[in-house]
Amino acid sequence: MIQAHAVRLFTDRGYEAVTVTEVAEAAGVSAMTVYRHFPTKEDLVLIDQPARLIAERVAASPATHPLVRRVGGALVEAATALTGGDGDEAAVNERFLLDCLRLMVSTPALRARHLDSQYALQQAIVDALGDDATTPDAAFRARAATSACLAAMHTALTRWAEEDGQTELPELIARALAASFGDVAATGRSD
Amino acid sequence: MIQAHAVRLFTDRGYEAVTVTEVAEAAGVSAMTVYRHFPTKEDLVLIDQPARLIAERVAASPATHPLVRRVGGALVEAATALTGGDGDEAAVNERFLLDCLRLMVSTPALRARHLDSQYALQQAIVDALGDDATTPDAAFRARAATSACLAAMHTALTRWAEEDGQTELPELIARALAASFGDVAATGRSD
DNA sequence: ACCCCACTGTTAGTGACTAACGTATGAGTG
DNA sequence: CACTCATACGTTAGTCACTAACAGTGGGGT
Repeated sequence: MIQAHAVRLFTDRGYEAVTVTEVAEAAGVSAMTVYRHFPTKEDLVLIDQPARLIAERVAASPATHPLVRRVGGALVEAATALTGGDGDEAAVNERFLLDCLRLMVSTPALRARHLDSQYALQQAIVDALGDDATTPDAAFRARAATSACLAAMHTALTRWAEEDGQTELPELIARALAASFGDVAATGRSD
Repeated sequence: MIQAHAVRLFTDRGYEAVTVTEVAEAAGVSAMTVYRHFPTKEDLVLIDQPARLIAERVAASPATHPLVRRVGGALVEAATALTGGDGDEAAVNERFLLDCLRLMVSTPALRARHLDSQYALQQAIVDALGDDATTPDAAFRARAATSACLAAMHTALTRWAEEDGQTELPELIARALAASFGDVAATGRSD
């Protein structure tokens, strides 16, 4: 609820032009209460990426496939699972997600934080790759491939927000991956 | 000079544990003077990426090559041109650059800002790609490929700082690109 | 009726950052 | 040498994000 008021105010008047106190007043609570639920002002907009979900799909992918295909496929599958919500409340959630994304893309501070949160996601994915990260050299390759996949996904997220969710998100991610790695990594299903 | 004092203090006691006032005192100036030369505390550590240099090499790359090869090649060439400094002062610069990088990797706030500055670099590179970004769809593919290349380079920079500059930076970047895109994009020279 | 506990509010304080204003140093010109 | 002007530096006061310590309030179980 606090978050909804915050995103609305930020969208209307700009992120930096709105103080936390104003968000608190709009939500009918004290500023301290806001900080108790959201550690920083930025967390009012940031969306927690489903690291668990993605990591599981990475771990479940066949280890024989190239790295970018394992990670890219997991990203497409996770996006499919998330945006594939049915009808009613899912649409509201998607509107809210798009609002947050637009703020993240247009506000430097939020953009920076979001990119850094992808850095944490990268760690989780590299761990999920497991056997491919034993030697320092293999870990380096795993990190490189993973960060490249996440960068492509970020581009897809940006485009998704720009065109207001017209194209399905999994398709955009697949196209971003294809543009970066060729068609080899774009095939999400791998069974 | 202010920057040198700042990086030394940050490395010794941690970025957040050092106030801007302390940096100013160590440098023998006022806090206001620090802010006049560095807009934010983070700018004391951030290194300006040579966007001009990279963009020129991207623009000069043959348009027939795949996107990731054009961008990746330009990144390797730019790194070669930069770290290829000769002997005396270049070594000091490289030590300083490594200190800054270590701080950037280990401090969340700096890491976030650095990732966002790569976002600006991405814009410059996409513009330099020129003809490949006329239609919205081509621009999307260009952004995806560019961001993936930059993410791979960031992984190489991180590794470079971790192993204290043992391996040559251009080679690390080439290996990160190869791990992501296959050997097609790793060939830096293209003449 | 009692206590416990999670949630909330108040106050005071730190630190990054800005704005407005006054001061000195150093180069160029008469 | 005096004058001037630009550039850099310092001081003060203020805003805002964020933290710590302490106090109040409401409902749930015994």
